[in-house]
Amino acid sequence: MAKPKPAGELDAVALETALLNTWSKENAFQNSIESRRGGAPFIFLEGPPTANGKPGIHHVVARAYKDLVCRWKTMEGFLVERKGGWDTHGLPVEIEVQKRMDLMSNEAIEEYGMENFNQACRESVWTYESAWREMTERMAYWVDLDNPYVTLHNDYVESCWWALKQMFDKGLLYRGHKVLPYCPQTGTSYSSHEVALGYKEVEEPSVYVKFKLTDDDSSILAWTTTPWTLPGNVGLAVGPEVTYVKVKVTEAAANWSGAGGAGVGETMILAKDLMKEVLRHNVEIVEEFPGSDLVGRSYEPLFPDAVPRGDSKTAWTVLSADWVTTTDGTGVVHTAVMYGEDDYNLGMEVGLPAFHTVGMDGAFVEGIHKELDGRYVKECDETIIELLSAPNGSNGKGPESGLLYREKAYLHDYPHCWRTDHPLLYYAMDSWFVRMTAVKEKLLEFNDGVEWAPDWVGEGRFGEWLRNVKDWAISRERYWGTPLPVWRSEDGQMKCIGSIEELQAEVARANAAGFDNPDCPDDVDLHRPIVDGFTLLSDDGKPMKREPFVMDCWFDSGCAPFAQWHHPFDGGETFDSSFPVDYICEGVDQTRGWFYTLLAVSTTVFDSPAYKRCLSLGLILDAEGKKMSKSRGNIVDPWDHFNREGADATRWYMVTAGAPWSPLKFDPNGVRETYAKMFLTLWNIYKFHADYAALDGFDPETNHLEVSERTPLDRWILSRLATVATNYHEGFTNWDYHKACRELEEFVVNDLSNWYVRRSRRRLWDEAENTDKLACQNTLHEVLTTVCQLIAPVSPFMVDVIYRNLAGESVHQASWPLGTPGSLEGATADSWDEDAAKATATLPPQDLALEESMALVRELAETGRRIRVDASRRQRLPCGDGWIVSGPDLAEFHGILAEELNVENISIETDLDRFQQIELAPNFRALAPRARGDVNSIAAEIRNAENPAAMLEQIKSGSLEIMGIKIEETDVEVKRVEKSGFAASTIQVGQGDDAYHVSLVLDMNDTPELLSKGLARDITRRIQAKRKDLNLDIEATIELQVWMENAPELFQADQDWIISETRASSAIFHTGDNSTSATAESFEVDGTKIYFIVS
RNA sequence: GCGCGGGUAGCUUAGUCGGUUGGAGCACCCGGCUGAUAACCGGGAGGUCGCAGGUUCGAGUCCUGCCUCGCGCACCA
Repeated sequence: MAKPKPAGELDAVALETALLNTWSKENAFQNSIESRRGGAPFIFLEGPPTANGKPGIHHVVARAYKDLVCRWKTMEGFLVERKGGWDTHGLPVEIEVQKRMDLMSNEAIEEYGMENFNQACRESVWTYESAWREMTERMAYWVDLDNPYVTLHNDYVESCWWALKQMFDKGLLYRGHKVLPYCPQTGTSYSSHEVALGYKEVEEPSVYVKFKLTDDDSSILAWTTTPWTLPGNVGLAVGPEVTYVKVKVTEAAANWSGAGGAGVGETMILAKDLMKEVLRHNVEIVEEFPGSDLVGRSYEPLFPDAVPRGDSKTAWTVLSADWVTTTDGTGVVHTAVMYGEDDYNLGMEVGLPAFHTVGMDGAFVEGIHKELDGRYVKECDETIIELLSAPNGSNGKGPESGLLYREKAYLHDYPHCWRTDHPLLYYAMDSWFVRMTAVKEKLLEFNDGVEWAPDWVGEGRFGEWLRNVKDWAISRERYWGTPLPVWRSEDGQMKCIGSIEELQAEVARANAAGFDNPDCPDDVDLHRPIVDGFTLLSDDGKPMKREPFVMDCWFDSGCAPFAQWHHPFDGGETFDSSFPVDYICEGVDQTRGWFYTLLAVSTTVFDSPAYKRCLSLGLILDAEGKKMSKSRGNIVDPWDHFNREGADATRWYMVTAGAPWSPLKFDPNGVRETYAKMFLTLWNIYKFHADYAALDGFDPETNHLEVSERTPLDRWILSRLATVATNYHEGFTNWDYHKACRELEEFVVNDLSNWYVRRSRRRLWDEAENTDKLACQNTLHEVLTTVCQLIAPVSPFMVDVIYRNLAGESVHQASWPLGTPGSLEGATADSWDEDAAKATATLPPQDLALEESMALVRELAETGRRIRVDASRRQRLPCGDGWIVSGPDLAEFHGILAEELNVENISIETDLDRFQQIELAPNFRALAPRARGDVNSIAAEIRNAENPAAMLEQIKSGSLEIMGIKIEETDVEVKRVEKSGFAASTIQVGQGDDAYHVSLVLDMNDTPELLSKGLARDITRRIQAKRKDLNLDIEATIELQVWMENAPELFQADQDWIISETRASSAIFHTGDNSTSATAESFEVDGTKIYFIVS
């Protein structure tokens, strides 16, 4: 404990930056951890950001919630270590570098040199590191950035390799050939969570194509939205159960627009259900049959030279597939094996030829058609439509009207590259997969054990994702990333390398067999192209080359729980005691990202969940409700607020603006409001206390006064503190930080500042030592220090300054006022002895009855002011009498009320009928079940009773019936309201059955004494304002002259009072005017004119 | 299209089990109060509680449909 020093004026930004220096000098962050060294661990895992983009306000939000929980748990006595981390691999980095160096294709990169390119990536990763570090430090996110994990570090990569080998050994890692969304520009395929980032709505031409049967004049109609896949067509799929029809065109279509068409007499086959949707001609149905009847029929290829038949017996025939539906298209699915997942699977099943008509560059390969060869497929739509439309169509074997039946613009969402915005092509390619489908049940089971906030993200969104889990395509045909540690021989022998040591051994073995490998030292760089340079030896002596892929960078971050410790090569104990982690927190956009990959990796590698609690944060929107994004340019710079209102206000605003998981409309004005309301108020409360405490040499230890010896006002604010703190803690426990903080803010502003401090000001003015002043100072000390402790996890700056001055240590070393479960013997992050934890709490005693009484007192004070407004009686003119009618005993607060109401004498009136009458109100809840439809009529009769008192008597005697319903006492509420003609007001306290009514009545009659007092108060008030204008010291004395014109008598006692209140060393009170004096100031009140001179 | 979460005063938001009179804060207007801070107090104005139906004596609250915003999924042919 310390004797407080005066507070000084507030400059939040200066306060915060100065405190940052202090923290840094004191090593405050490390100390806050070290001092809990013996506590139960609470494991936090930092989701690694990429430092190749500038941090925005949305990053501040995420970091605020991470920090909040870590600081809170620390104060609860847990050991909360926080290792920083950086995500440094992957496409975002490569794209950045490619743009900067103008290397927009893989060829360009390889020409430039992979080694140089990767070096550029390695450097680019740190472009904004200092910006991140400065933001992190400035906002006081306490995380260890000096020893972070970095995904490009060899140790980290080695752990990733190890993890992959575990998967490989369990048979969960496999090489496959699958149709994947592929970006020709970046030359890479994407996993489902990356694809999800890039859906865009686009309008594209879709076409209905006639596939001419070889053994019949008819054509089968099929539909596609990707004309570029038509040259690759090798089959048509129909639903075996679906009903198809053969139709004959009976007359030419009117108002035909666009390409294509059909001649009269032409016959076409399609699903019966879709005739109306598809056909634009009048037709007659020639035949009707199930899809199974069509299976096996062969048709003419559209582009005869595009795909070689090979030895396929099923190419260009009708195939059966039960996934074919009639929701759109024609009920016939055009099948191009290499460019659709279903197509590919079907093709493999029935033996269709699997040939690419499109190259990896997104252009048609040579030999498709002379007008298409070498052209980018997305630019060929028109050409293909023209080719098909020509008489006899592109293959010269179609009907005279051509192969195109119709074209139709089609609006749909189509996946685009999340980095380059190019449309993705579904493309069959070699890829590596993690067999997530094999562990689906485990994923679901582990997810069930996670405490999600909000719960619906876990059960709903994430659960949904897991229930539809697909094998994870983890390989990328890229350069900058964790290389896939698999070596493969030409005949398919494979080895997965799980460590540098293993790599060295394999290299040595290969060299012993005569291979000429470069050196593989202990610190070999585990990146491309170094690792590509090693050729290993298969078990049967064949050379093995590394599979030329890098890993999906999400795999890297998914390895964070163990790779951050270089597990299993180092840090074994650290890992064992920190897995699974207790808490992670990121934006909801990480649901399919990090939240998933963490679980995916931990499930496949450790057969364990990765985290126990996950806070999923809502998106940050701008003030308009638009998502903040680089491309929109609406990102709020956190420094705008750090430099204006400070980090405290910014953080508090973010937490109180809404639930953590709801989208936050970031309103810069809201930050300003938070500053003005919460922090300025808090500072002024503190300043009030600290200034007087310093003046008086107050020492909370030696000047301690028991709570029981303090005034009801003191005991009230202490009880309120205990109540609010308890709710606050409960809010924290339930992830309801917003509710907790809103209530605390309400407490600080309303209870503490606007009532307790306002009511207590005069108590500290007394220069002599007295019990009342001590009571107030002790109370302020306790309330302020506790409030600081409660706020500290959310907004750590100002409260630390306050706490240091009042308590002599950092608030970040303080204990949580609701107890320190983490410090208990045998406690864990998940469980502790509740009773023992409660015993460590340091809250003052609660007195709910007192809180209730004070609430009523405050309400009566407000009621009194309302009465005065209604009666046009100014506040400074006292009333002689005030009566409180009915209600609980408030005797101990009559003094406060008299002052607040400016009433000479408050008394209790027990004769209710003197000022009040009753009114009856129907109680619908009781009445409705019996009265049913008549309830409103009955209610009206009760409400409009001419003599409610008489009606109440009738009800009590059981003799009242309305519309055949007997009215019981419980059917009505008795309200007491003031009789008209009195300056009075009635308020209802409480709700429902416990509600009661209290009235306040003020006597509006004037007496000479009251008028004199009122006059004295008005004069004093003006003089005080003048003193303030003149900037006089509080202690300074004045010389005073007053002239009163048309005034009531000012009694001697009131003159004396003016003199003492205004610290006048001399005072002369004249009667009459002084309008001629230039120096006199004047004012008028209730017809009295006053002139005065202060000198 | 499917799923989740929203839509309440000009703005930000609270609203429990359905109960008859929907609360706050900011901004605005009037008044009061102040050795009390970017303050405080009273009053005023401002609401078709997204729209339309339904259930009910009674709906911001429950049900159905629709509109709209955000997010996610899946879009395949």
